[in-house]
Amino acid sequence: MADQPYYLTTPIYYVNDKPHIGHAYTTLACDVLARFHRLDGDDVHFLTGTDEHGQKVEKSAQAAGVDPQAFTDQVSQNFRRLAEDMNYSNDDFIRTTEPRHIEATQALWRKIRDNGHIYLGHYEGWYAVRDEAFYAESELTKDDNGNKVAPSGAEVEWVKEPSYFFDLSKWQQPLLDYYDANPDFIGPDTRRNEVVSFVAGGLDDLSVSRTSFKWGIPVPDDPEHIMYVWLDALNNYQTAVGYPDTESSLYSKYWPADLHMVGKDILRFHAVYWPAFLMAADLAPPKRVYAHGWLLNRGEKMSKSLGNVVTAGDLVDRYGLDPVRYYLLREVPFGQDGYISHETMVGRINSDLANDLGNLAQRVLSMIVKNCDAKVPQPQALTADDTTIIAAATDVLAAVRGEFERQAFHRGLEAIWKIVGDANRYVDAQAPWELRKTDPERMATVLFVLADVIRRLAILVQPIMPDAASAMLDQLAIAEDDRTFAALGADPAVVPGAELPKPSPVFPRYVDDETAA
RNA sequence: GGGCCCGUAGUUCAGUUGGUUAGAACGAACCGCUCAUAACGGUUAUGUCGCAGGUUCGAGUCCUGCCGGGCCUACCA
Repeated sequence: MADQPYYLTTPIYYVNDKPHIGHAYTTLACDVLARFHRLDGDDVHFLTGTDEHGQKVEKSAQAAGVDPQAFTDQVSQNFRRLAEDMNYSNDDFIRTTEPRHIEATQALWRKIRDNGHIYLGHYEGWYAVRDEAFYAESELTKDDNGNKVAPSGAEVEWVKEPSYFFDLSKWQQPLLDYYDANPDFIGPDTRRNEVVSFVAGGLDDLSVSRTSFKWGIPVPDDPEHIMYVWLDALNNYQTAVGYPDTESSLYSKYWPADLHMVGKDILRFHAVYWPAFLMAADLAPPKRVYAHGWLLNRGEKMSKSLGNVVTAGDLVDRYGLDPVRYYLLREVPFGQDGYISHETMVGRINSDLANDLGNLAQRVLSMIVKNCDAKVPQPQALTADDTTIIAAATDVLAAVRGEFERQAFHRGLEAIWKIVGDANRYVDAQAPWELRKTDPERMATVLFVLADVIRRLAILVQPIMPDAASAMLDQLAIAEDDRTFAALGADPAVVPGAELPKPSPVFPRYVDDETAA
C-alpha cells in the first residue's frame, strides 16, 4: 500500500496562449490529487508543461522579430509563473522544444513506423492562403462570384501536399475493445459515451506530418517533414518519464500514467489518438483520461470578444489563493460546466471557510488559550460523544479518497464539511463555556477532543488549501512530520501540554466595499 | 440528420437494482446560545419530481411520444 506510484499529468499548454482561468483550473485539480496522493503515502509524479511547436508560434516569433526558440523560452515563462502563483506542486515542467522530447518523439515515430503503421501519402483539402489554414468542405460558403470562401471570407484553393499518415482506421476495434475492458478509462461517463460512439462510427487515417512550415520536430529520415501537432504534443507524457528508455527507473515505475487530466475540448486526442499511437508502438495506454467542464463567467462562456475573460491572478488578488483554490473545486461539480461569480465566491468564503471551518478553529483555540493556560489540555476518559466525533473525522478519509479517485472534488469536500458541521454542533452541545464553571476537567476533555478534530480537518484539507491548513496545524503545534494521512489515526494526536500560540483567524470574512458601509 | 446527457424546493444539486410521509446545502422566517471572525446551534416552510400517455399491486426511478436545454458527430445544398 505504501509507495504506490502515481503518475498524473496536465495537458501541455500552448505557449501562444495567455494563461487564463481554464489553465489554472485544470492544473489545480491535478495539484490537489498530487498532494492528496503524497499525503496518502504514494510515490507521486506530477507533470505539467508547455506545447511550443507549430505554425502559430513560428509566426508569433517572426512578428516579435526573434527566432522561435528564443520566443518560446520567453513565453513559456508565463506558465511557469502561473504554477508558482497558484502554489502547484508539479515535479517536472516539460517543454516540447527540449532535446529530451525531440529525441523521445522521434523514437516513438520510428517505432510506430517500423511496426508498419505510418505510410506516405498526400494531405489535401481546401486551403486559404490568407489564413494559412485548411477548412472542411462544410465550413465553406460561396461569395458573390460563386467562388468558395472560408468563414473568414478568404478565397480557398484545393491544395495537395505530401504527408505521412498514421493508420488510425485500423485501430477502431482495438480501441473499442480497450474501452470495453477498461470501463474507467474515460470519465465522466457522458464523455465516455461520446468517445465510444465516435470511434464506433469509424475512423479515418490521420495526417501526422507537414511540409508547409518548419517549426516542429523533424520526421526521422525525411527532414522535409515535421511531425504534426498531436503526435508531438501527446508524447510529452512519455518523454517526462524517460521514454524511449522503457527500462529506466522512471519509465518502469510510472508508465502507464494513472491519469491524464484534460479539458473536454481535447478529450478525443487523449482518448482516441493517444492510445492508438501507443498500441501501435507496443506500449501501454494510460489508465484514465478525465475531461472536466468549463468555468462560465455568470453563465457566459469567457471570450476575448466578450471581454469577460478572468485570469486566476484576478481572482487570487481579490480573494486570496487558498480561498480561490477551495472555491473552484467546491462550487462547480467537476466534470460539468459551471458558473463562477463574485456572489457565489463570497458565499463560499464566508459560509464555508470563515464561519464554519475558520470560526470553529478560532472559537476552540481561543477557549484553550484563555482557559487552559495556552496549552493543549489533558483529557479525562472520553465519552461516547467524544469518540463518535473523533471516529467520524478519521473515517471520512476513506470517503474523500473514493470521491477524489473519481475526480469528484466537490463531493469529497462536502464530506469533509459534514464533519465541520458535526464539530460545531458538538461545541454547542457540550457548551464548554458552561463546563468552565461547573466541571473544568470535562471542559478540558471537550477542548482536547475539539483540538484533535480540528487537527484532523486541517490535515484533510491540506491538498486543497496547503497554506491555510499549515497555519491551522501550526496553531495546534503539530510537528511537520505528523501531518500525513497516516497521522489521522489516534496517535500521534495533539499533545497535551503542548504550548499553543495565540490564535488568529485563518480565513477572514470577505466584506464587499459597497455593503461594508 | 444520427447519437449521448439533462430538465426534482427561490438557487445549486442528491436521489442507489422501481417500494412506506421525495432529501442536502445555500437562501428565508422564527427561536436559542454567547466560547468565537455579529460567527454557532435548533425549529419551520415551500416541490403538479418538464408535459402527456403506458407497463406495474406500486414510478422521480422503466417504456413511448412531445416540449425545453446542453454536448458529440454527420450531411444536404
